[in-house]
Amino acid sequence: MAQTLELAFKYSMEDVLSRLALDPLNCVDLSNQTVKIPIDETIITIQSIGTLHEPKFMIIGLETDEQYERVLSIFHFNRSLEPIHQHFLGTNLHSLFLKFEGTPIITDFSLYGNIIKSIIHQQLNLSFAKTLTERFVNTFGRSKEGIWLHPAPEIIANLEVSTLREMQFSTRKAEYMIGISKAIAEGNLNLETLVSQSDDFILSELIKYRGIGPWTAESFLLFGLGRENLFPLADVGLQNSLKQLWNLDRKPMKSEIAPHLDSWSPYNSYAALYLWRNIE
DNA sequence: GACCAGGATTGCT
DNA sequence: AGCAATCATGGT
Repeated sequence: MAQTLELAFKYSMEDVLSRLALDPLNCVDLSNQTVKIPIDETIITIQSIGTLHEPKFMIIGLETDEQYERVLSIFHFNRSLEPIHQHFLGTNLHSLFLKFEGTPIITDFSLYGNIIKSIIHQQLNLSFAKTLTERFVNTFGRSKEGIWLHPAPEIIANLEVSTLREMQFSTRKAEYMIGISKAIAEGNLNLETLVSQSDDFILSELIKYRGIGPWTAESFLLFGLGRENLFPLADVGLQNSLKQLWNLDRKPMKSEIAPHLDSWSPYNSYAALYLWRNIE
């Protein structure tokens, strides 16, 4: 079953696809402006057949209304970017929002995958983190219609630290990943039910677990749930982006960034996204 | 061969 | 409460 969708606000699918293509686990075809994504057990294809000013899409493979709603939510098709764009034109980030106009927050397809990915990315350069993520999914996940899916938490919960260690994960990362997978597998932690809670509640809940600090919890809110008002001050990528934007000879301290958050609020997540985008 | 990377924890003052 | 050491290893 296929259907078309037109948006009434500027939306850059070109930017979305090139950003998704940075992750080798995603199934992006830039020449056909297409991406395939897993929604539970169903593979959905989204094809861009419009432009920035007149965004239009073919959505192929839908089986239920719930899947359609998930697609709208993941790709930010269901809420306009216009108020956000207007908001930032009145801030010190206006040049970035002109440069990347129509760039939405895309949420990850799997909440568990989001946590795993964040733990892998902690303190590692992007390219090595990418290698580890790919190795992890290829080893423990499964492939469906050419798409690699994250393994079930139960599989990781039963691994030995040494198994991950052999795959060049640090002992600590291995402990973190197995620990959080156990909590999920045993039912102590249910990521899906956190969706209805406030940002602060989710932060405090996730940080209880070993291996999840402020950066990982904020990343879950931002890229897992698509919450709009997060700015991970601990992120070196954001620090480096601001260093470049503000022409500093060093990375800005958290105390130098914090005063700007009020002017970017309630859309701090977009400030972060556009800053990341500017140094990719 | 340092030093840094989409940090977090532990152990010390 | 706050700082330093520690972690593994690829990239620069």
